[in-house]
Amino acid sequence: MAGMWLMKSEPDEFSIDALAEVTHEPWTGVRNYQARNFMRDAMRVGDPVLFYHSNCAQPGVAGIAEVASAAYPDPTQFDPDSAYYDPKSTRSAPRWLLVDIRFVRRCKRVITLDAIRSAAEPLGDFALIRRGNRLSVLPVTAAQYQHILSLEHTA
DNA sequence: GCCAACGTTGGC
DNA sequence: GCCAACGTTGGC
Repeated sequence: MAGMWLMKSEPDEFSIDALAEVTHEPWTGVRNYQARNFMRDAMRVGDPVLFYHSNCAQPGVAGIAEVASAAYPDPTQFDPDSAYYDPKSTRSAPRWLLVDIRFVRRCKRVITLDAIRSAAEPLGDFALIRRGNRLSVLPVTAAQYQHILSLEHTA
């Protein structure tokens, strides 16, 4: 059951350029059950990922990545020094899972939330542009994926 | 198991 | 920095 995904990252924390440098990154720090479930239950190695910059001057899709591992426990949940430490999680029953993400390419320019919203009609119901959506990992249909990428080549 | 309080997200 | 949305927590 392969899928397509959009994953948000704050570029101040971890940008598409940072991903390009390391090429491979464990997606630590997700602490939302819905987002975790997508990673745990539905992601498959090779699934394409729209890499979205959030909470920044120009929010939007900044590049393409892909799922690079099966789900496994997020090590930061066990680290008392980590901001993502979860004292209620145990190694025998880890609460938080993650996948690795691999860099594919940058967008020629950021496909802004504005542009995506303007193109909303053909996208149908899309969680990213629903008011108040805060989910950091969300599924994208093939049509939405294609359409967003097509915006890369338009003004 | 209800629900108010609280914390976080994220666009603006 | 504001604030709406909404998930989580914890008292009952």
